[in-house]
Amino acid sequence: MPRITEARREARRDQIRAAALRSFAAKGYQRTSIADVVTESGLSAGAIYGHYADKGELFAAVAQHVLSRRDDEIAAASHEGVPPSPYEILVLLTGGMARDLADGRVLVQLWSESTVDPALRAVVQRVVGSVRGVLGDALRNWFATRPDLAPDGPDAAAQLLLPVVMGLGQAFIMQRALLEDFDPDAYLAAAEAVLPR
Amino acid sequence: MPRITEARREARRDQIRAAALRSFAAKGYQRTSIADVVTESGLSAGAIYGHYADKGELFAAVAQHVLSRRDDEIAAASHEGVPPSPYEILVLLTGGMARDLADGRVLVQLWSESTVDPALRAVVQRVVGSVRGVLGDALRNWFATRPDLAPDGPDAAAQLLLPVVMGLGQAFIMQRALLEDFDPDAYLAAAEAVLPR
DNA sequence: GTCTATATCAGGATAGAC
DNA sequence: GTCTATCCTGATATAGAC
Repeated sequence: MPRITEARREARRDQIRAAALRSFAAKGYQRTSIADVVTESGLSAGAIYGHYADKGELFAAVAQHVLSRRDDEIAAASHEGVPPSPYEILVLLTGGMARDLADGRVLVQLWSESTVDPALRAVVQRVVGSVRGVLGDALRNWFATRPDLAPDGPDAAAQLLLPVVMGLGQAFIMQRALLEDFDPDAYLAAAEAVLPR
Repeated sequence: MPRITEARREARRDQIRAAALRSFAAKGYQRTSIADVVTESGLSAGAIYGHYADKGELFAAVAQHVLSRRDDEIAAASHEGVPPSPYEILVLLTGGMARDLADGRVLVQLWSESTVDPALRAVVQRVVGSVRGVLGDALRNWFATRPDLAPDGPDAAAQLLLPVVMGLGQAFIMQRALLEDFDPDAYLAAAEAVLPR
């Protein structure tokens, strides 16, 4: 198993994945044809199908890649130095998304598609589960420093708050993608006002 | 302009719209063909195109219809009797959605599609704007009864909180549509814990 | 207004050469 | 592994009869 060949293969897959992401972001998953990805990547149809079985698998790879890094960021932040507060965790979450993606359209499309495609649903399910775990961890760490806000213990407090932090993160993505006049600062200010401090 | 004929026409449009909603909910907008709507409605392609110019217009009509009733519910509730609290407003919002739609998949698909289709984007934009107005109104009414929580006046407090209530509503829909193990009660409990009381 | 039947076309996927 | 060329399915929208 020659090492260089393997690396090359991975590089090709990355190249295709990146081109697909750009294409999907521009026109939406359903509307971008393989021909679009061909153009964007500078490769050919044959090359693409040599690396991904079909369009759906390509989207799954894109999704996996985009979503995967959230955990790492949050996990890292919550284990080094002072545990971030729920609000800071939210900022971390949304900031990371904003950095990786010009806008959140691809994510919204992913969610939509996973509503109807079992394979994608599984991907989303898994990644969301993972984010949930990391997020819960981070919240627990913070509540541990604030026992006054966690009468039933940091664990219970974290579990209770979890859906809200997740939800506010998702909604941020959505509103940014959907609303012409979305104001990120106003949104985060509102979140800061309600989240425990 | 004969009155009965006009009513019939409207009834037909409703029939088609309802069939389309069922079809879209089952397979997703993009994947349902006109043939599916034909089957579901018991009519023919010709009949459908006699009432809607194309598939997109049909989806817009469905969307408009599904989204339109939220305002009325909330507006009604916030003007009769005791103004509902932010939490109660959220319950109203999510409860109404849950009642009208078996699941929120069509809404998620609508959001996704509006990411890329200008006509749908306009529909969403308009309806969200309207919901925002009504929601803001309702929040203002409540803050007016709780001046202790609105140091800068009910208006400012309502404006600040608005994005969070909207966001939590949207995220509820999303998570319900996406997550196998979504727990509505836990979600609302979390929301209740953070929203002002 | 509605039906049947179909023209037309886009796009996913593949075959075979290199 | 990649390219070119192409097959073929499936779906939108329409034409024309009733």
